[in-house]
Amino acid sequence: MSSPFINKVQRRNKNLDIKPRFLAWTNNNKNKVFYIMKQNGRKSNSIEKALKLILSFQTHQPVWGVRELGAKTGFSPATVQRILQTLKRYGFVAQDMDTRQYRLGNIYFSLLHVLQSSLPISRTALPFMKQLAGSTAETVHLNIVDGTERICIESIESMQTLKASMPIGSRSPLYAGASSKCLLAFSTSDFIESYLDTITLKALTPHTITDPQALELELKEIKTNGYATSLGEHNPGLGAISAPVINHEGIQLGAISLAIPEIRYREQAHREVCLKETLRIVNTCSEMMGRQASASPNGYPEVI
Amino acid sequence: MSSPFINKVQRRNKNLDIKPRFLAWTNNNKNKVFYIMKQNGRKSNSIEKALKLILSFQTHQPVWGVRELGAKTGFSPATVQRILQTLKRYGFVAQDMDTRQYRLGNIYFSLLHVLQSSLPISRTALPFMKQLAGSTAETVHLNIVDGTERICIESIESMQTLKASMPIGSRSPLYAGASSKCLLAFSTSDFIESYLDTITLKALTPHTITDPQALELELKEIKTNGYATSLGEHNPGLGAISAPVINHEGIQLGAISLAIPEIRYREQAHREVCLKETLRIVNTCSEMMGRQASASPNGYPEVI
DNA sequence: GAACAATGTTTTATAATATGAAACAATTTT
DNA sequence: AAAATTGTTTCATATTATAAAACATTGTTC
Repeated sequence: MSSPFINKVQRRNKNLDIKPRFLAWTNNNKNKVFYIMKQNGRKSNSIEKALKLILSFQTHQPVWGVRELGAKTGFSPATVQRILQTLKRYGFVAQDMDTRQYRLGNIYFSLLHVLQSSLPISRTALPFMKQLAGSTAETVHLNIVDGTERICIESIESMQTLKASMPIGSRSPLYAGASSKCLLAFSTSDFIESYLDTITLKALTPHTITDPQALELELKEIKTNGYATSLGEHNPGLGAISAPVINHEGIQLGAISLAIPEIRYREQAHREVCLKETLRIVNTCSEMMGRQASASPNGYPEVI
Repeated sequence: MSSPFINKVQRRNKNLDIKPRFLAWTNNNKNKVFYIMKQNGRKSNSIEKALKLILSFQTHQPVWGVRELGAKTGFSPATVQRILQTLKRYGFVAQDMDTRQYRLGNIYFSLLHVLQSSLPISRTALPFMKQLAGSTAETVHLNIVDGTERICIESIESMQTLKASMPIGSRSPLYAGASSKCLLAFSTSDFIESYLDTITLKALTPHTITDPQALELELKEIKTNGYATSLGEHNPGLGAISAPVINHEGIQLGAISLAIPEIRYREQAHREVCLKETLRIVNTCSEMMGRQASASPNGYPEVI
């Protein structure tokens, strides 16, 4: 059996950023390990604990030790250990054989596959997105609303050397960027209203719209035009064009977008081609989703 | 509030395929709803129940009702209901507002993003895979070993009309197909031995290798050649070329593969170009992983 | 239109299980 | 050589998960 220990270099890379509050879980009493007391009122049941542990794995720290994770979440090492072993048994986390530390398990590759099959728009839109990628040579991505955020659920990256990256799972608030604004503009008026009431517009870049009235005006324009554009509202140097996929009931299912580096976005001819092609693809896709709903009751399109 | 009911058409689409065993969970006694008694010996704790519920959502049935899922898993509707509500609160499942039924939540898009960041090979290989996609115009995919299966963790689909599809999350046993055989051939000899001892070779297509000795011989050839090929071993009509990415310690990190429709795979000139390009890319990628391991201690490559 | 049957959901007494402190074994650091 | 840190296991106890029944709502049947 291998060692449960990690070396000095690895340990140095860990900056917990945890303020000492209560001494806990060390065998000696010379205050070195601390944990943060749970602050949100509700006590977690065991399933919630397991889910919180899963959600602790993030891009900036994808690997955790047991005690370290206990310190972060406020659960005892014994509890963290037991839950992680259960999660490991089902593939939700994996354990490094050498360091004995944990990372997310490979099950999420499979679950993504299932998830995409339960979102009909993903299947329907993909072939059209490929057409769009072919005719514009830019990064094409598909977005949906998730709570108060945009989330990218499909992405075809441009083959060019200078290209925009838009990985699956990337998120942004609904007020910044063409895709976000497009999703918001074509939501129900109830949703827009409650969104604008609750949200505060933080500037993510110098070009983010921060004036609520300017945003409201822009949303109306987007709805009139049938598409949204942006330049550097969410990512500096990144331009975008986005248009909605609408089903037969007039409900927005998602937005297909192009992410274009500023240098090419500023070429008017290229921008016009991109816009024209995007609108053509989105209209075809909307027609597919419209037809499908009446023709096939189980939610999948009948391919002709 | 919307209705907890689903319509006739939707209900007709459900074929539970459950054999009656014990009558349960219906308010009248006219035996219509049944459930399967848990058969595997170990009793589940609540977290295991939650994970089993998550894993019940599959491609062939991505949407479930509470009682239906209770019948499938052997848990009472009250339990299923409570767990699903917890999972919903954290985004692990989502509930359709109209039908009140459940599907997987959008959290998995984000978790995939995190997972890919904890597998350095994914980041390193992607740009090289794009080069390969450009020079061969075929579908390129990246695979790793997960338990006793191959799993696809990155995929760049060909732009051609006739192309092979290989979605992220798709799996196959380690004895069928070029990618699988390549992963197996370059595993440790201990792993190969125990794998060959435990597994039975089922024919997935007429071309699947079912003779253990033939497989063993093929694995040795693959290790000698440095690459694997296959035609229709896992999917009829699908050819493939696969080669391993190896780090500085000689450990295999994954396999980069081309999936090629049979009609193009049979063209010798094209096949040779594909093979040559694959080997070139894989070698560059292995060099990257080798350099990275000694240069950067935190597991990410230093980009030049 | 009336009776019936199916659905998601809530309640509640009870049985089952999750919990944290302490100890353990292995290893690195001092 | 001693101290400190790690993942892991044990165990009495207190918390929590459980299933049956009931509820509210809607689809189906005759």
